[in-house]
Formats: sequence, structure tokens, C-alpha cells
Amino acid sequence: MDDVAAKAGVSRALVSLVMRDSPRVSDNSRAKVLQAAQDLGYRPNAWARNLASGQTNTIGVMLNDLHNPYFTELAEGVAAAAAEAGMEVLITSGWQRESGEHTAIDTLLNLRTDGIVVGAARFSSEVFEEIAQQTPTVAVAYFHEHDSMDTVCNHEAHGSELVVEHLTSLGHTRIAHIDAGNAPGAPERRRGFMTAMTLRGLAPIVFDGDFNEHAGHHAAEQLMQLNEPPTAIFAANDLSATGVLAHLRSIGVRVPDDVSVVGYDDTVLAGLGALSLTTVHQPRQLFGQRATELLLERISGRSAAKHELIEPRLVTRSSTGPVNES
Amino acid sequence: MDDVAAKAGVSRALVSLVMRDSPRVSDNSRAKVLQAAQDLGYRPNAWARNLASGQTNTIGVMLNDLHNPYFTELAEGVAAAAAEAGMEVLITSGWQRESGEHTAIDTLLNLRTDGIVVGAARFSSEVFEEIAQQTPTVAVAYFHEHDSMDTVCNHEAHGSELVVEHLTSLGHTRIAHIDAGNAPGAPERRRGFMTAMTLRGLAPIVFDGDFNEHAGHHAAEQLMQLNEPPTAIFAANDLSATGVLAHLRSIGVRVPDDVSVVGYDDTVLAGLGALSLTTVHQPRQLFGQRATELLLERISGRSAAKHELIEPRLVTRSSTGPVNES
DNA sequence: CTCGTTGTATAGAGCGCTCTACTAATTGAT
DNA sequence: ATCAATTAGTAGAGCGCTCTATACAACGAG
Repeated sequence: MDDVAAKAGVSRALVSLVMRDSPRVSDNSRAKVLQAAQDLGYRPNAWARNLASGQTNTIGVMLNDLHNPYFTELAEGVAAAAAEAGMEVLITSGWQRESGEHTAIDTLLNLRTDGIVVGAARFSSEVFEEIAQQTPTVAVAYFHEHDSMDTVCNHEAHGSELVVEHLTSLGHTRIAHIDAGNAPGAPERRRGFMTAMTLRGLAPIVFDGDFNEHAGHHAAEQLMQLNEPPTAIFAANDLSATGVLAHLRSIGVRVPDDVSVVGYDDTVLAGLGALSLTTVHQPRQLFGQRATELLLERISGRSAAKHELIEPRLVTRSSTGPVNES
Repeated sequence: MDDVAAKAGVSRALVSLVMRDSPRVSDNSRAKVLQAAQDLGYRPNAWARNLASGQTNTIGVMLNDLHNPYFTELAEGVAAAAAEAGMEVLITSGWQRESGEHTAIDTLLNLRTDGIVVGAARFSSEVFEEIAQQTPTVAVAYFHEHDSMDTVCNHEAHGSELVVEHLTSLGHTRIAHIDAGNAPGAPERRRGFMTAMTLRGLAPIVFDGDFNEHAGHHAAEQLMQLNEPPTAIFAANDLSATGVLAHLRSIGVRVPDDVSVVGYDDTVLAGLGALSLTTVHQPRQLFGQRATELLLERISGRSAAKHELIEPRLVTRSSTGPVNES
């Protein structure tokens, strides 16, 4: 910076002003400084800048798992909202291990980013509390309602409600849900299903499962061996639904003619022509955007916690159809 | 830090030593300092630390597109290798737009990370050159051979060779390739296919396509209308192959009984039971690891460029079978 | 009893920037 | 001509840390 100042024949402070696009610089000097910076290949050192200014203009994003499209779309929403607010985004990932998540959060905390968006970490309530005390924090897809941080969640139960609504309107009454135990979001989906069924006077059939293809395959196998197999199967997520589809196909059951299948998440899988799965769409980018907006509010002073529930939407494709009791 | 020093009754410098795990501190003082830091909730400020020490102990990763599993697995490899070397990892993404990539790289450059791993950016050769001049750089899946930076690439052509080898060993001779124009990697895959076919005295059938489902669908439609349709279709990637599968299914052509289908990349799609696609597997995590190793070598002084080509592997699933000329 | 030696701890400069407070020059209203 | 107001630029302290040089015990060796 000194070099640039010297070359342009001005003070260091002026260079600083130019680099920050201050309006209190004459066009003349601005041009000189920019030219000198260009010639010297100067670029401001972010560490020094942030240290001196006391703010980083950066928001940190910690993601549980970069492989999961859920999180990357979330990050995309954050990036979009942050860009709009003129802030930078730095991402760290826990790579699915809790120790990794701690490292990732520590990195961000040491960096003193203006705030942190946490995508569904495995942290205990206490750890979250601790983080939220050190910096503005918004958790996405994490259900406990701390008052030290904001949260943005999908209204999981409502998604299940939409599915039951859709299937019953097609005439289905024997509907089975393949759940995913206590995995994040699964209990809410299951409860939503049971409530919606009960409300309609229907018996909720629930089968143990998981968020993967194998679980769907296995559960479908068992379900189809019942005396009265269900006419519709609602899997806890798309991957599981894919397993269901694979099994049904292998035993010659037609979809949706004989059995309707529904997933959850609307991942890229669901949209594939070869699967064309009816599923529950979560506006994942919107999650990121809202999270960032909440974070910015926090950063500029709000102290009362906000907890948002975002409504999912049903996407109807060709894996569901009218019931066929033949 | 001053507060911690005061509370522990020692100098600021000693606190610094403790925070850096220096061996030249007595157990007694170390305990005192650690206790004081704990009580005060002190955590070192990374910006100040890096500014003062002149090194960041961090490597930056710039990814073209976080949604693409290719890149996230790459990042995972980087993270693993970096963790082993005791370095932190910071990720930025260009979100598929070139302007975004520039911002992302600038963020990293301003951060003065010790080095940068770039995952297949759309940058021109000159831009790459410019980046490499400012900091140690390794490009992954980028084919130009600069001598100012290292590269790690998949041996794309060899993957195609493996596919042709596999198909011809099953008796196929009319093999079509659906390519992806000039998209990154596509020309190499196409050339590899053509070479391998020609070498066996077979006519390479190449069809225009792209790296998406629709392209595969469309190309398959055209291919099957030929007087002598191919008995095997090799798509430029898994997504495209999925489109092929969807079309074949829709017109009642059985896979692999009537036509064999092969993809490229071995994404999660290929492994799904409902698709079970034979495909070319790229060791993406290995790319990240090698890239990081090369980067660390660069950081510690190597100046001659290294360019590595990594061998892919064929994964045989149930979308390919013996030719059936009926 | 002095001297190097080793193990601990400290002072204080400096990393590259921003920010506050100030000066100098220009303008325009009285 | 005078004075406040505005504009353009500068000096220098300070952000929170690391690092070099140095101090000071305590110790065994000469």
C-alpha cells in the first residue's frame, strides 16, 4: 500500500479511500491511484483490513454435509442474499463427522465473521447456545427453539399433510408411510402423516425405514407381502422412494396403475424422466435467503429470536394416480 | 488477550506462546493462562494472528458449482489431505456464473490463503496465469498445461477406451457415442471414443448432445430411428445416459437385452437400483488429495510444474450385456 | 566465585490496513 | 474583504496478534 501511495504520489490514507470506493476522492487522484495499484499488482490484504476496521463483511456458512443437495442449495440461497447485501460468503463443512463440525465452526468463529448460518449440525443444544453467544447465529433445519439464535425450518408435518391430501383425493385409503426413525426431520414427517390420516378416519400404516434406497426397497418388499397391501406408499424421502420404485418394478407391479409412490424433498432424482416421482418440494434456496435476512437483522441489532417455518409444496408427477382396487 | 494476560498475571507474549502450544512454557503458567482464557471466553482472532505471522495456514478451494457431486467430492479430498497436514480449508463457489467465480477467487486472493485449489473454472488461460502468479495454484479438471501452476486431471480418453473395450468384448460393433460438445472434458471423451473404435476397425458413430438428461433423451430418439440402430449407446455422462434409459423404456426397448447403455462419472444416479448403470468411475476424492499434496509441495518451494493424469475405472452394472442381433 | 548454559518470561516493534481528527484549499454568501 | 461551509487530502494512532531480541533466574562446571 505504501508502494502504491508512493508511486501515485499521494498518502497511504488516500489509497485506502480509493480502495474502499469513497466518494471523497477527486477523479484525478482516483485514476492515479488505480493506475499505480494496477501496475504494482496491489490487492488489499483482507486480514489487515478486517483487523483494522473491526468488521469482516463476511458471513460464514457451516454445512453438515456438502454432498447433500439440501445443503448446497441452502448455501446458494445464502450466497444470493449475501451478494445482494454486499457481503462475502465463506463455507466450511463438517464432512458428516461431529468432530469435523467443531473444527469447521471454530474456523469460522476465529475468523470473526459477522455472523454464522449453521446447516443442520449434530450439535447438542448447549453447543448451539455457546456458539450463539459468541456471534449472531441462524440455524437452518434445527428444531429446538433457543432464544439466543434464530431458526429457519421446513414445515415437515405440513408436507406430509399435503401428501395424504393428494392421495386421498385420488381415492386411496390404504396408505403406508416408510419413515426414517429419528433422523433429522423424520419424526415430524411421520407425525404429520399420522395426524393427517387419523383426521380422515384412516388407519396410518407406518413402516420402519431410513433415508436411503435400501430402506425403501426393503420396506416395499414387506409391504407388498401383506394380505392387503397398500395402494399408495409414501416414503420419508426421494432416495427411499427410489428403492420402493425399484422393488415394485422388479416384482412387476405397475406405478402408478397398481400402486402410487410419493417421495419427499424433490431432489434431482425425483425429476428424472425414468423415475418421475411425485414428491414434496422444499424451497431450499429460500431457506438460505431467509436465514441470511434474519442474520443481517441480528447483525444490525435485533435481539429477540425469530423462528420461521417455511411451507413446502407438493409436486405432482407420474408416480401417483387414481386408486385401482381390482 | 491483554485481559487474559492480566488475569493470569503474565505477559501478553506468554499468552501468545500458550495459544500456539509452544514447548517453552512451564506447565504451571500454561495452566494459569488456559484457565484465564477459559474464564474469559477468549479465542484468538485469526485475522490478527495471520496478519502478524504472515501466514494463514489455510488453503482455499474455489469450486465452479457446489451442486455437482464431482466438486464436492473433490473438496472432500482436499479437506482430508489438508486436515492431515494441519491446515484449514475455506471454500468459495462461483455458482456456475463466471462473474461469481471471479468474486470467489478474489475473496480467496484477498484472504492470502497459502494456496488455492481451483475446481474446473471457466477462466481463460490468461486469468489462470494471473492467479497462479499471485499464489500457489493447482487446477483440477482443467486441461491447459501452464507451467506456472500444477494440474490434476482425469484421463478422460482412457475412460472412453475402457467403455469401448467392455462393449466390444460383449460383441457390440455398432456403438454410438452421445457427446457433450465442448463442455469441459467432453472433447477428450469423444476423442478417446473415436480412437478406440478406429483402432478396432469399427466406425465411430457420434451424436451431438450435452451433459444433461434431455440431450440423452433426444439423441436416443434419433439413434433408434436409424435403419440400423446401434446395439450399444455410450453417453457423455450419467445424466445423459439417464435420458437414454428413459427414452428406451418409453418405446419398449429392453436394457440391456436389446440395447446396452453406458454412462460416465459414476454419480449417485448410476448406483440406483432402478437405473443400475454401467459407467466410468473417477476417483474424485483422490483428485482432491493429490491436488492438495501438489499444492503443499508448491507452498514449500517447488517451482517446476507438475501435471498429473489419474486413471479412471469401469464399473459394470446391469445396463450392459451381450449383443443380441435378432 | 565467576562464567557460560539452559529454561522461562518479557518488552516492544511491526504486520497492513482503517479511522479519527486535523489541515489546506476552494467556494460562496454576506 | 471576511468568514463559515464544503471538499480533498493527510498524519498518526491503533486493531490484536507474532516475533526478535533481550532479561533474569537457577544451575553445574571450571
